[in-house]
Amino acid sequence: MSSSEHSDKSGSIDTFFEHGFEQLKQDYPSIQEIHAASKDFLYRQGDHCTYVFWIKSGIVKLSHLTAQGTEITIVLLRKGDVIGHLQGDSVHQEMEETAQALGEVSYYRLAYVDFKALLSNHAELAWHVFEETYVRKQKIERKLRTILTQPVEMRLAATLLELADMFGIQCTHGYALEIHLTQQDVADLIGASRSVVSTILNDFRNRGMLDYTRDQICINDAALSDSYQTK
Amino acid sequence: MSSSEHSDKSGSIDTFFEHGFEQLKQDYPSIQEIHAASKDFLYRQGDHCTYVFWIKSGIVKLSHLTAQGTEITIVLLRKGDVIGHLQGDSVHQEMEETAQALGEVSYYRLAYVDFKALLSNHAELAWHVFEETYVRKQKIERKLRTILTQPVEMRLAATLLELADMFGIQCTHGYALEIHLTQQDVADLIGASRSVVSTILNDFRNRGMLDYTRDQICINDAALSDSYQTK
DNA sequence: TCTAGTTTGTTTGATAGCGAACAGACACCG
DNA sequence: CGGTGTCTGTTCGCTATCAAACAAACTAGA
Repeated sequence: MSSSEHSDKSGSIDTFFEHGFEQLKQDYPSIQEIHAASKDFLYRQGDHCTYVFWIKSGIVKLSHLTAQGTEITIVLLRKGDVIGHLQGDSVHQEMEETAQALGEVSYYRLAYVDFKALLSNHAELAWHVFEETYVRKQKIERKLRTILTQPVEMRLAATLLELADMFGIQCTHGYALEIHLTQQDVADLIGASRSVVSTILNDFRNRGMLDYTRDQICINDAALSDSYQTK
Repeated sequence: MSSSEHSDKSGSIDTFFEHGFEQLKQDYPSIQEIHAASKDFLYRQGDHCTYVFWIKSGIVKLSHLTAQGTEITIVLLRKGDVIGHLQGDSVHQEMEETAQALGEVSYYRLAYVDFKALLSNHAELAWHVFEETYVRKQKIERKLRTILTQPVEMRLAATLLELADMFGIQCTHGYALEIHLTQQDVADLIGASRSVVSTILNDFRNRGMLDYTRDQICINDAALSDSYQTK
């Protein structure tokens, strides 16, 4: 896997919005393009949010805070991903997660009704959203599997490789992540405690599989994937 | 939650197939109604399956076998659920899970192309499938959360309640499950070892929260949910 | 420059849960 | 019937992981 620059999965769909935006605004008045600063929330856990969000650029973190106060990062999202209130039938229920901008983010936001209308008028778009949701489901299933079977060390390695693939920019000895993640963030992402992550990261560093400062992680993906084959 | 008889979520959609079936067969020749005996496989992990499956009746287990030989049950599915090859663009890849009939099952099976055509001709249907997928995604996220935060005891209680809601039939002191699940099955379902499940089940039994023989589980949901509130 | 806040590195018990093991039940089949 | 295979109940040692704690390193504001 991996190899390429950021794989541009969304294909021609993202241009869909940009081109006909004025027209769209006519047909679906609730649609807006919004710009969010780093750490802004698109919505929060517990909100009665009735919007649908379509990420245009940047990275969004989907996370959940449990009753015991532990935070779990469900997934990191980027351009082309769709979140928000996607399910209409059951009454307006509370959002289960928080969506927060990680760095600058811009996105389109529209009301659920308009979203539904939009999709029924544009089959290709609907299909795209459907597949996107499906892929995300698969991804979470995979995450569940690794958490249940792999030890933290493995999970960390796998996650780092995935991050490098999604958000890495080529640099001297591999891929540098364009997101700022603290060790705590990483821990939340793989479902482990900060302390273990810290020690393992150090271990990886000593073994030359990556390098990092407090605000950047650089992954030598060749070396790392050599030692931790996921497949 | 819970309370009602098996909640019939699929609404009017299931009649969609039964009524116009001959017509459907004309338009989408690959469609077939198939009956599976208990333990039959709809497809297996690793298959290059290109069909889509629409469960008509019965219960289907989606599971994954890891490299280390541990089995994980992703989810139990029933009437109205859709599985199989749902994602077209990327080349024909291997299925990540195994779908197995738990008891008698009947389902509709159709080729991916026909499935796609069917959905683009029937917006309501497409919408239904979309929401279904979305709900399943949410469900798995919830499962992930519980696994990361709740101890086995909790997870077991929660899962049993959920099972009672989905597959339980009213009986003397609560809900009797209409599926035969061994302790190992239950363990796979909640991601725990058989031994712990066994002891905890006994504990629950002693505390009068359920009862079971080797081929039936009967859940006193009132008592159980009193002690283990999920919400 | 000083100080308060954040992030990292590392140690220290404590423990939940695993895996292996084995005996007793029960179920099915010839 | 008796035998063979599956399922349950329970025990026991082992270890991965966590939570708490604290010092060192760094950051940023005032």
